[in-house]
Amino acid sequence: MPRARRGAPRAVTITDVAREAGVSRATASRALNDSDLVTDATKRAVQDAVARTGFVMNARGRALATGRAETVGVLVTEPLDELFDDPTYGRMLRGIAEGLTGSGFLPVIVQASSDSERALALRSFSRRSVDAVVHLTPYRGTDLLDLLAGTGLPVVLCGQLVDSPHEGTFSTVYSDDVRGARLAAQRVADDGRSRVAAVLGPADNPATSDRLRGYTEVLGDRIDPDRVVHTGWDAAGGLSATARLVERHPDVDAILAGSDRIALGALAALRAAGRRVPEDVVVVGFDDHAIAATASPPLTTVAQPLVEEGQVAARLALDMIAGAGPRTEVLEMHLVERASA
Amino acid sequence: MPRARRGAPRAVTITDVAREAGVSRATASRALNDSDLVTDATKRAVQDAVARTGFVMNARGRALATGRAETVGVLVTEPLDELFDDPTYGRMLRGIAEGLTGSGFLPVIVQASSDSERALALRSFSRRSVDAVVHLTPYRGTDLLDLLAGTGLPVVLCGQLVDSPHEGTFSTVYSDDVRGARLAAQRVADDGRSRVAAVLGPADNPATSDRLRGYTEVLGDRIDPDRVVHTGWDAAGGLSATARLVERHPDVDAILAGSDRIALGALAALRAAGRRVPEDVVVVGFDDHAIAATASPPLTTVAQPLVEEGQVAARLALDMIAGAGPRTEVLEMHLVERASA
DNA sequence: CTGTTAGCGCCTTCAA
DNA sequence: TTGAAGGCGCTAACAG
Repeated sequence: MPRARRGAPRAVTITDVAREAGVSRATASRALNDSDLVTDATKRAVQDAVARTGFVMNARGRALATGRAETVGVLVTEPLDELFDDPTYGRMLRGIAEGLTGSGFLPVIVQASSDSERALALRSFSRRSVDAVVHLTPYRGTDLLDLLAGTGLPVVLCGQLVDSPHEGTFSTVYSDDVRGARLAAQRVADDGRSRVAAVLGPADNPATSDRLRGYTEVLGDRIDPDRVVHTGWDAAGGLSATARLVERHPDVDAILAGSDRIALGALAALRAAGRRVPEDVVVVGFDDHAIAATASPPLTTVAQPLVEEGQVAARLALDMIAGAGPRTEVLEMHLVERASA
Repeated sequence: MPRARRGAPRAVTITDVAREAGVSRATASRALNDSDLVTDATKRAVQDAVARTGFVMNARGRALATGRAETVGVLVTEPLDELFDDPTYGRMLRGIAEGLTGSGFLPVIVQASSDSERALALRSFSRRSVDAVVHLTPYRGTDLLDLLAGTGLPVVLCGQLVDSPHEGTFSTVYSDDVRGARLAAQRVADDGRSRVAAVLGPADNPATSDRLRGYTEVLGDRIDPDRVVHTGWDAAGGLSATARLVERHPDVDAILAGSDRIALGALAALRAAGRRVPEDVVVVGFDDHAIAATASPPLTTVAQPLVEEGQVAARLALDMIAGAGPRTEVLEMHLVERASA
């Protein structure tokens, strides 16, 4: 069986190291894993043998023997163009990487935007190529969640689902939109504003309804249902929606935006309508997107602890790998105060 | 050895399937891999057994036996959160995924921005967790390339390196910046412009010098060295550089921009200076970024075949896995004509 | 503390 | 066309 081709000269295995060090394979293995059943002298001997032979542990053999791949799959269902487009995911990924450091587990990003990619990803998971899955975008495609459950792997969801299905199956981490919205509303209330409008994202989005709930909890009838409008998440939506709003309700003195991009559009519309921010109208965004800091005026906004969310997701995954049951962790948002409110 | 915990009831293995189907494990294995040494009847029997038992192939056992993980690592050294507003990588990744479909190999993205992440990624590669590596951003960190070479894995570089080190070791795929630049220059020349300026990216970037070379090859002395300026890749750089340029050289009638974002800045500067595009000054961008189509006027620009680059990278990786030697593939850019030139 | 022995789950010669 | 046997590289239970 001439497997080796093109001068790949049969890899050095632990057997070679053991022979070179004059110990058994078991001892070599123990030394390599820094077991305290092994003399320091022996460990050194094995290390020397490793250096001399150029041995590198083979992950496949190890995975088979231990029953662990020592990887955590990070499932991304958004098209990657958007992943790279939206710093949200980047920051969560950083958190995941940070949360995994020192554990010996490697985060492995698996893209699954198309159906075929999704099938491949799931097959790979079912085959136990990873030890756990962190699902970054669990909103879309609830059938995917069922399929994930079917793999029997530990799964961590990043984001709150409407009525928490799979509650006892998956771990979940999310930031509390309701409480975040309360922070925004409180800021506006403290400022003495009483003719508040909300320009929100799509109505069918769970984050949208949570945010609206938070607003109304704090503001009561200072926020008029007539002045609650829905639009797309982006600046264009915020612009047109706000333009219509100020036309219909010229006395509006505060705008709570469903996202920072919406808020940017709102700022533009207010400027066009001759309103000063924050003197005439205060604006509070949501997300603490990079554009919030450079907006003019700089945007007061509600920040999600995205990096921390990633860290917590990593920890939840590791805990489940270690045998712990599923858990739900809720993180707090906080208000970032800038000039717009 | 009570490995199973929390009701994980010992996974179904090929042995179970074989027993259930009344064949040997060898036959079951052959049937599962659709070998033509197996009767259709037997295959069906095995398939039935699979369905009844719920068997899923274990990737670790298979990887150990075959010597393949059936994954291709995609190395990303840019911090993911700095990549926003750069869809380049997303499109290449899509190409890689497409190029891998049907091969049975799964692309696995490994982020390695920090040093520690890099070390982890390399360790994972050395341990043969993947069968090949596609390096998306080989410009930064040449030492990384040496380390990659050290793994002995097939490696594909996406992008041209200055004087092609590792030429006989790595495969490479890139688009020809020089020829792409010639296309842009030719467009300007065909338009009869003869007082051409170039607003390029950073001078130390290889793409920058290649593009400048292409421009001058075509335009000769119609492009004045005094009118070749360097700035950052973004719109702000393009704006200020172009503003200074038109002030010093009011007769400029064409601007070749080093990127679309630079071009956008140039458009703004020209507008501010009261120049009409394309009547007074034509502008040609580079990259065919999404913003090029929506610019005003829409931007004529040079497009890299990014998706195709990814596809080719995937093919190169698969070929090397199959034993082929390293190869270099150069793709052609093309001109996307819009209103700005 | 170390060696022996027996797998982990799958594939692949070699015989039949 | 199938089965038996051995091995991929590593770890873990059990003696010593």
